[in-house]
Amino acid sequence: MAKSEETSSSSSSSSSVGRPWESYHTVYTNAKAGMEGVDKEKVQRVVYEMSKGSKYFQNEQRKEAFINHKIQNMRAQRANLNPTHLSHYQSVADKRIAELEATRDLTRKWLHVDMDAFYAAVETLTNPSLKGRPMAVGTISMISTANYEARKFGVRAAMPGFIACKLCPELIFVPTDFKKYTYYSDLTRKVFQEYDPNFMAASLDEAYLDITNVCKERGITDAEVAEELRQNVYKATGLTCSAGVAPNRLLAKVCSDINKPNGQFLLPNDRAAIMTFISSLPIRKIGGIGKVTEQILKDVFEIKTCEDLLQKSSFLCALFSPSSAGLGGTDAPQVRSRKSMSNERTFSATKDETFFHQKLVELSEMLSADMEKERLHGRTLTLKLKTASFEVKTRALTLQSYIRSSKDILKHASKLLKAELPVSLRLIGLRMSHFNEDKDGTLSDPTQRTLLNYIKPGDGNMNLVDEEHSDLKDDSESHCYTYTDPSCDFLSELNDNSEQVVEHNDLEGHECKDQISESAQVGNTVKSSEFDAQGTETHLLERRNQDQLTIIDFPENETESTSSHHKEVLIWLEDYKCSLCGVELPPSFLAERQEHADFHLAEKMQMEEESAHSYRNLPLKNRMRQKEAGVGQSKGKKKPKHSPLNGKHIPIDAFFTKASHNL
DNA sequence: GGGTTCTGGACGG
DNA sequence: TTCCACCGTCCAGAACCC
Repeated sequence: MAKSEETSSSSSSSSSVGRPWESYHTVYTNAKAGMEGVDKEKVQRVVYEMSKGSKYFQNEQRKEAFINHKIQNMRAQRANLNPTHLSHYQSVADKRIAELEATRDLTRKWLHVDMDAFYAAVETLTNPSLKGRPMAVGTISMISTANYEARKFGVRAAMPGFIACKLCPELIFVPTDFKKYTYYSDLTRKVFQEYDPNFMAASLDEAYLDITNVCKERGITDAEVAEELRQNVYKATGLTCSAGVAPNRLLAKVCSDINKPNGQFLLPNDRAAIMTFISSLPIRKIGGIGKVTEQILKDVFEIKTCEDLLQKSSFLCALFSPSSAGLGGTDAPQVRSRKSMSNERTFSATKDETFFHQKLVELSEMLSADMEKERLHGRTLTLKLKTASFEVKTRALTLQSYIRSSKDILKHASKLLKAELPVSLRLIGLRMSHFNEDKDGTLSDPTQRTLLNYIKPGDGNMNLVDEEHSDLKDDSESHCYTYTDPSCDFLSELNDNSEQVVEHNDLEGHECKDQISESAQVGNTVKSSEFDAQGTETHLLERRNQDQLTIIDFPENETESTSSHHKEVLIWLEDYKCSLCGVELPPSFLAERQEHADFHLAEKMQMEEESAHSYRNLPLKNRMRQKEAGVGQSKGKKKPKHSPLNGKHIPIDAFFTKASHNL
């Protein structure tokens, strides 16, 4: 603790020695609507006093030291730039700006609408006794939003409730009720739809509307549209909102914040007016520039406003990855699909592995249910952990096939977690990404191989296995695991039972769950002989047509691989899909089908020849070698990451790229 | 060398 | 006395694979 404070103070100004809170960077003093008159120093002091000494605080100090190191590094790089370098980078920046200018379209009118203290306003609407009293939606741990009465005390979203209590002892807490907020959000969206049927909802309480057409069609100004829309929202919901109108979404969002609450601000579609507007605009107002980036830009380049950003564009080009400077794009929004889905839970820090398992079960079921709702399957599973010291770690696993069932998710999540044990945690989360939407009830196989793949010797074995339900597949994943530690009971249990249910899609595209095989089933368990000691499933289960299950035997272990174990017969399922590996070939591809059958024959012979070797290891030699070399490492796969402090680039262009995404 | 995966981090609501 | 969320997006850099 003393050490971390020392680290922090070494990087802060000497004037903060007697006032240590001044160097404690939080997001809570960032100007937010309704907080203009707040005593920032008092807030900073209270936050510091309430936080210091805690594990959270120590972690913040660690991060702060990291950022300070980064700043020092960049200052050194900046000092090394000579006039020739700068002149070069200036021309690069000028060129980039000219390109953006050329592609800019200032004829559109974007309106950003933002509900005022939305959650708090909805709560007050449904419980008028809260009116005029400082109130926050959230818990003692974390506040989602605060009303304007509470904001006067410095209470704001993302602030822990216990700190908010200190700032405002009369503060009333109201638990979040998303059903209610969704209901009111839907009402507002009905109004938005009247102005732009393709409006873009940014969250429950924010939306972007392209009002160019409605202005033209009705022959009214953008100011009139904004005014009318806000009135209609109020009529429909009883809630107030604020609006901003500008030629692009980034600027519209900045504008909607200017006259909050219950106001609007319009930026003319005129280049000179826009340049004047942004010249004094603090960089922090730009979406994507947060606490850290603001600090870096200020401490390394003395950049505080957008004008500074333009003036120092040569430095930015020199020290950051290719960036753009300007007002951003004016494109119409694209339809964006979901990239990931996650859930996570915080709890009191513990080392209890049974508790971790229970959490994983809950999270797996929640994630599976969420994916089911959106008819998604995913193939990358990420385990998120927050240690007792607030350090966040993620461990990901990309599978060869798409999964959705809670059982599959739990199985893989458990493996990821097991590699981290023992550990003291305060949060566990699961995220699924790399989606394949099964709108028509079918899933494409991301790893489906072409015939050429099969020609490669020794590289086809995995195709013989039902990838979604066999642990053989796991060896072809990016992580390799060995199940040598039976100490973790829940994991052993999982390995024993996780294969009991086969999930698949039926012909109508509905997901079905079948017990593995009635003959193989004893009560609710599968005969243990069907699984080897490592939890490897030795039967391939295939659903044929609607009801018939066919079991195809594979060698139970590497020494028992004899032809007598191979009962498989190649059948073209539904007249196009290979029953052995799933490759799809239409009936007209006679030559290819013959070649494919020959491959399986050759493959079978090869397996027999190689029976003395583990066929599982063949395609994985390199990985396995590496795994062996990394014994004792929890991850055992990658070398420790180099410190990003040494990296040249920082995602500065993220502001611009991100901004244009939001535009 | 290019594509993919993994990891940590910033950011916003 | 203690107590700092949850969910989603995007990015950089390193490692790895082909």
